[in-house]
Amino acid sequence: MSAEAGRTTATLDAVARTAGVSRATASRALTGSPRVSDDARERVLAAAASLSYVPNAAARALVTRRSDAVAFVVCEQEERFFSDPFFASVLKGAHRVVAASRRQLVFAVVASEDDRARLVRFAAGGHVDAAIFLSVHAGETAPERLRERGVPVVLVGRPPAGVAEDVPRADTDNVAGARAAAEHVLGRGRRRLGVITGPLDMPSAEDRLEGVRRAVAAAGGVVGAPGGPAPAGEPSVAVVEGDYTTEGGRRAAAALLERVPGLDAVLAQNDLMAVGALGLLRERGIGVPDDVAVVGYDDIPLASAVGPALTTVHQPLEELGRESATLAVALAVGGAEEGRGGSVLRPRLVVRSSS
Amino acid sequence: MSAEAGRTTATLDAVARTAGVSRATASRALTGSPRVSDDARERVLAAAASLSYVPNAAARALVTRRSDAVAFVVCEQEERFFSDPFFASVLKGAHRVVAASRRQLVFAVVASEDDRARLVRFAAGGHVDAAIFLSVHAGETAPERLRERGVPVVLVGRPPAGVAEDVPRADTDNVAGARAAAEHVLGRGRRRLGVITGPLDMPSAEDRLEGVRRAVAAAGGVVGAPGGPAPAGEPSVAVVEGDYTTEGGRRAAAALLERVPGLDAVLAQNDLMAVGALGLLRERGIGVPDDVAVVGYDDIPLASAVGPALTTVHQPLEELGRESATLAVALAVGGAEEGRGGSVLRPRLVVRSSS
DNA sequence: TGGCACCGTGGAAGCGCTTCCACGCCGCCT
DNA sequence: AGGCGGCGTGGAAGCGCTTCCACGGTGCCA
Repeated sequence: MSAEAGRTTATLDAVARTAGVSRATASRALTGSPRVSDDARERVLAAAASLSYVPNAAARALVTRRSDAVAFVVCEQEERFFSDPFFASVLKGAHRVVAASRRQLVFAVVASEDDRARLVRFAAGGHVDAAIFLSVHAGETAPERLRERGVPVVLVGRPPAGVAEDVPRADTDNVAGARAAAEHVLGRGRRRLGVITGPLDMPSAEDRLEGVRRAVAAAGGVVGAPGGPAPAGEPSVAVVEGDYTTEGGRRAAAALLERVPGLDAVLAQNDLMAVGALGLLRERGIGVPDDVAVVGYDDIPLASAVGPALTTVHQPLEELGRESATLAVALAVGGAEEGRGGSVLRPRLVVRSSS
Repeated sequence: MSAEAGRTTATLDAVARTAGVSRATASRALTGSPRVSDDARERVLAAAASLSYVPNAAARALVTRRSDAVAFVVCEQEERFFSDPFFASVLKGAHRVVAASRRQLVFAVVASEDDRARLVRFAAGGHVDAAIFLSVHAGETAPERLRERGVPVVLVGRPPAGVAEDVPRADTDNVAGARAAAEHVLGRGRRRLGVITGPLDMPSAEDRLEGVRRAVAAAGGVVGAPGGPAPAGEPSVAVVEGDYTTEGGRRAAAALLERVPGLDAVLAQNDLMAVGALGLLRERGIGVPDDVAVVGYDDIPLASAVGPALTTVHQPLEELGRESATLAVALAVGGAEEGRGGSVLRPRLVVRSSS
């Protein structure tokens, strides 16, 4: 605003004049259109360089209706985003792909209604060409609000209640992963299982629980009958809802110990909670894996670093990020066309010493 | 593009027509100008709501020359960004402040020349109103390129060679922090110190090294004379350049052991390297702190979790983020006006069991 | 009661860019 | 040798918004 505002950035018009061509030709030369003579193109590029011309993004976006940016949205408290390496890994994969497509990755956290409104405004206002959503809880409205306004949306994970089923997504097979974990401990003779779930308004938590149920049912067991003495040899499962944090894992493990006499296996739905459980068990002098086996989920770096190294379900997190970003970029290019549904990656059990 | 493109998002014109006023009045009502009658304002807001109107960001930005977004730029390999909690903490603080100002935080990693070009284009093109730079190495050109084009820039940390001295910044007193660490080990009778620095093209590394030098000089010691037998009782310091990664810390620790007979203290310039050193010392059967004291820097969460809990220099990382974002927001509002220079926060030595 | 100030409003300009369209030129085919 | 197609180019429109400016209406003061 002040008088010094000066240093007016070069405009396309200035470039055109310097190069001795019309604005139309200059524009074509700069956007790489083939309908320009080599001569004109060269002069324009030279002029642009000499003026350190940077096109005005707003003006361009106004007419092209594209911004060449992709949003990466985490619907979670900042706290969780920054403490769970899960997000960093996915973000890393996504960033690679988005950068490779010469687009800018715009990162956003949606933790409050305020954040949500701001994000919708920002994204639907045309600042991004597509949005990738992570950690979507039931009832989250942002993805639908964006879709309504024509912004392509990609989910990491299965859509929860309140989000349309047909949203393109990148996912891993959570049922299979959790089932493998449960079968693993059952196979080692464990019979009194305790599951620490994630927030049950998240599909990942639901699905992982379902995986355990199937494994136990297949082994002739009972789910949700923690108290009563199950017939000898028949597996039983108790379920406690956690919140995907270390501290939540501690608390849940304490609850399980209290409720399940003879508890001999803890299946945590992510590694952070498993680490919390590990800590509590150590404090109580309970041996892992001698007394209780502990299995995590995700295979974050911490998993292989902790006390007894954690048996866990490895997820290809970076690939998940790459996959989702690839979808998002495709949608950004093609408008909200059919999004080929996305893909489902396979998790893999990694057995270490905690089980 | 396809036929279905339809669902044209509502424009200001549509809102104005629905409300029965002119576009000018509608605009004023929506931007909160006082020069609108209550009646008109209400009708416009109602119309906007009923049409789920979201202003076109590009059009608005084109005329206001503001985007209401702030960039957070980390000049570092993705790898480092995601593995060092340092960045997460600063980002967290910055995000808070930016969100509170009703702006969007745009996150970017600049690891290659390509990334740099893209960022400059993106930011100078008007997608952001200000940019916060972290981990700026000597010779980094992006901040200056943005400043030249009128985009306000804030640095976290002191500007390295190649970046103007007068860039507003948020910083901590690295000299004082490192000096405190060195005085601490000297005070406990350690005499043969080894310093593992960060990349020496970064001011933080330079300054921390300087802090150690001052402490040692004050104690009558010699710097950089590792080999020869120093006079008994006179402290000496050997310096090995690290890279702020755990693995780099391991390697540097090995180098120090080799070069410095009687090494009895390792001062690592960040916690990640200190953890690497800790690991190597353990492997070699060298006792910490009995044989060698180890001190880190940053006080990331890991520092208090590792083997012998790490003595380290606590930095107010979130505050650093908040501070830098506050500056950036102020600049975004005021144009590239004088940036009150920023502030220098005080680090604090935290003594744990590794020293 | 006439004039003035002020307030709310609408018309219109224009931000910087892309792209449609029309135009002139050259070279080729018939 | 005349006409036609195609290519490179420039003029001009217009993306959706904010804001300057001018204007009519009202209420107040003299």
